[in-house]
Amino acid sequence: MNTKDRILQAALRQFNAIGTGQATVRSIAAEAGISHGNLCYHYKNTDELIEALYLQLAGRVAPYAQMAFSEGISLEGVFGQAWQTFGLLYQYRFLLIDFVQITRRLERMKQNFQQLMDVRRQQFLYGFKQLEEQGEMKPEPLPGHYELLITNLLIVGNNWISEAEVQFGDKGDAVVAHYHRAMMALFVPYLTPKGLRAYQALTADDGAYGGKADKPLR
Amino acid sequence: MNTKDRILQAALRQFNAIGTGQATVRSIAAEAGISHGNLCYHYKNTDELIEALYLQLAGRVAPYAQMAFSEGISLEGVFGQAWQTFGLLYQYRFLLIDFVQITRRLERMKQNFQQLMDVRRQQFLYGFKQLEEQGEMKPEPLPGHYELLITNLLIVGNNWISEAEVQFGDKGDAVVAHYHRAMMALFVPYLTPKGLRAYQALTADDGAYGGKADKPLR
DNA sequence: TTAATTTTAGAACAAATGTACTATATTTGA
DNA sequence: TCAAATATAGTACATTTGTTCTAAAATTAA
Repeated sequence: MNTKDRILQAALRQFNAIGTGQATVRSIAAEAGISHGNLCYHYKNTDELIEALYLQLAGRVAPYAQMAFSEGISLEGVFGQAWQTFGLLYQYRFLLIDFVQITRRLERMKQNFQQLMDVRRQQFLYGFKQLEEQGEMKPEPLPGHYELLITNLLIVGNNWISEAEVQFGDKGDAVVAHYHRAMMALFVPYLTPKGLRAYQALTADDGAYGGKADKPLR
Repeated sequence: MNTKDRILQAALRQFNAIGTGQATVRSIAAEAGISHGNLCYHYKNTDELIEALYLQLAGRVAPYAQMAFSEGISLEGVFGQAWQTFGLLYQYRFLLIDFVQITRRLERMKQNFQQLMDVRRQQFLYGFKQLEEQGEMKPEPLPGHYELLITNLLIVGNNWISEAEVQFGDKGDAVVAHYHRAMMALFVPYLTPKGLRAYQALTADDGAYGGKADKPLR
């Protein structure tokens, strides 16, 4: 593997373990097994590493984000897309945990993210419409209600990892399953009987996303 | 005002403005108009300042937390308690924004917070039962569903400020109203017709928590 | 009043860190 | 093959920061 990749890998491990504020060019270079002079030759400073990893993650999430709310999406599709995305986000969890601090310095990342959230909002709205047409989701109970629901979905989607870090520490897959299950539950009261049957099948003990989520985490 | 209080005030302002990672004993002392030697005489380091402010916040939130889910609570009571708490959290927003980084160093705070979340969870469950008895809330649609809902409520309650910081920056009251409105909407699909009427009265343009939330924030 | 205590400012120092620079070593391409 | 380029290790330096120490100033209490 080439040096740039080894650096990124070491940076990712260390950012996740101790946060972007504690990791330095020297500590990351040590983890990668190279000199810090060499690291700075490839990446001027830690901010460049953060940005590179952000772009890496964005590139890996994009396919799922596209797929998620394409035409004819079903509740099962939403589950699957969220599951894949949750897994990826967890691999790059330092980005979500340190996001505010990072975007205070990297204005470009902040604006990129704001645009991304606007797109997500549209995708959610469109996805809801699709699910309604599939007969899995009901129309919104009050005017403008789905806008508010989406606000909550975005908060949960962006911050479950911070919550997990404080509540459970570094428990890997079990944590991902736990919060995926929780977020998906936000759909329940808006589902039609048909949608609810799909939900119950997916979350059943022998379903694709059931059972394993409920082991005690602490 | 005595020196200790002036220090805490300066620290709070600076933590909120630039984060706990950027503020130093020297910068805070400068903001308070004293020497850093003097600051260290009162508080050994920034961690002691963080802990002092955390305790200050905990003391100010406690009354609302108690009141929130006492016997015979109504939806209106829930709205009011959340409103008060949201306002207080916003004043100490650095704590929520930097919480993961902080608790990595201050194990005691982390454990205190974990216990607090356990209590909150019980309070929510009890509160739901109260609202059901008042005839404002329906029983859970699926077994264990309210546990999952509470997980989401806690994530939103603890992280709306981080989301606000990235999305809107420092917009004060308007931001608080915006996210309060969003979080309260999570109750909607579980409300009885009676509960829904209460909700609509509270969020009406001329209601206690209506209107003002919907000015554009960006 | 005056001695003890508390508070304050500032200096001093070591450790850490970002940044730049230098000198080899390695790889590439003609 | 061999010159040009790229990559690497290590050094050097200025800054920042936490921490400790000293001495002066202010306050307190007898």
